[in-house]
Amino acid sequence: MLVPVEKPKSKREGLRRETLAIILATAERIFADHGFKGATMQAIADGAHLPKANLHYYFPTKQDLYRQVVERIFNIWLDAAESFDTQANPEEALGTYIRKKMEISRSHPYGSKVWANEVIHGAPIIHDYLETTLTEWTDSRIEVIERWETEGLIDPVNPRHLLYMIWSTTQHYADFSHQIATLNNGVPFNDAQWAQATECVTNIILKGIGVKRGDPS
Amino acid sequence: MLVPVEKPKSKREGLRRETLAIILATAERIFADHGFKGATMQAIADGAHLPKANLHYYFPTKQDLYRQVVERIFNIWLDAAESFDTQANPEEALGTYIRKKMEISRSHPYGSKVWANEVIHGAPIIHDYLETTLTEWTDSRIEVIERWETEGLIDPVNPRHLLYMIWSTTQHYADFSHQIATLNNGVPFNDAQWAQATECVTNIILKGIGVKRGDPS
DNA sequence: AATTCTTTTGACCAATTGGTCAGGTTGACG
DNA sequence: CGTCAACCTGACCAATTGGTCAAAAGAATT
Repeated sequence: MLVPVEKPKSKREGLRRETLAIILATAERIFADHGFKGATMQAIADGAHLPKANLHYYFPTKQDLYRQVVERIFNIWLDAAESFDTQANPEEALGTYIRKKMEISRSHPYGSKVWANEVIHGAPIIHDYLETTLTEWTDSRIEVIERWETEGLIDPVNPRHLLYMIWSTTQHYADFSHQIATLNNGVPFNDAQWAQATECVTNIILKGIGVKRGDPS
Repeated sequence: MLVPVEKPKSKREGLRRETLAIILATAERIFADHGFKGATMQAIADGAHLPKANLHYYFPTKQDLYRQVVERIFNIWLDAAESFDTQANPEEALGTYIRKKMEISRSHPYGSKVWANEVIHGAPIIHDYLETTLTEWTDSRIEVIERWETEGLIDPVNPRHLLYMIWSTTQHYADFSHQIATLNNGVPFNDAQWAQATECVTNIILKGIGVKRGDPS
């Protein structure tokens, strides 16, 4: 899913990629902080240290830019679930998936917020993604979970709700980071707190679905 | 917290309340669907069947209106936790709280979305609420949870993360309803599906923190 | 060096939108 | 009925903003 980075084959090409990367990173932050309508092309241009007209040269419309920001976090999330395919037992597969989702919440909080925003508003711009890619992705993971159930490796639970719980719980630490920081004496989580949150979430969910754990140390 | 409704003492008073209620309900929906910036006073006025100037008579600024919408869902949530005070054992207290939060996600999806939106964007307008009311509320519930821990009624878990898990999981069904409906063949949950979601969420969380359950039927 | 293609930029425009205001209407009350 | 305050409304305005354009500057290629 994630395209490997290739070497730029000219000075132009290199500069172009750099500019695109700066624009996308800036746009992600601004869209996250202000929403689609609240974000202005001028603010994104300023954040990326470009004239607005130049920004429009790279992304003709605001929607084009927005869509690429949303697609990026979406693909990162999809890739995070490879443990479903590479790990046989639910403890490793789900545990790895949850931990990876928590890492993404920490490393890509803006992307997560943009996605949340988009879905909250009824996914007007990326609705097709939900109907195609996300639906297929979800169905395939559900099959894996159902297999674990029939093998007695986890309790019988509706796999959809298990996925929703993992998504909501992990993304909450990104999307509601402001609220969480406020309840944390006004400061964001430090390394230890992130580690504890990850462990806590993983433990409760795995125990909650009756995963047979290998090493309960 | 929720003020009991009193009888209107005149025709004017009655009409006024009705108008206010219609405006607030409409605004909640429009803010949820389009965000603060994306929602227009014109759209809210149209939805409430009022001229825009009349809307400004009741709510001088967009922010005034928005703030009241956010305060409403906030107070509804705070009230949902009374089971912490009235129920002694964690199974009843937490179970009732989770079920009530799920009910609210179903009955007030727009309010939940507006709140999510606000917090995602850094709570620019209701930040004071987080620092005062929410902080106090959270601290007092944490005390209760810690008591359960010392009494051995639940596993030792960081109470904050337990609360975050309850909040995120229950509100997810409101905030991400569009995504959930899309993954449900494009239709919203029916009664049975809501019941199953509620049961599933309650079971996983309670089991996940090792609640000693009275009747595991 | 000449030519061509890509990139950069300031100035500009049309549409949207939160909010205002003056004047009109309606209910309450003595 | 008359008076006053509350309520309603069309017209209007200033500010913002997504997007355009023509012209200049810079890189690549011959």
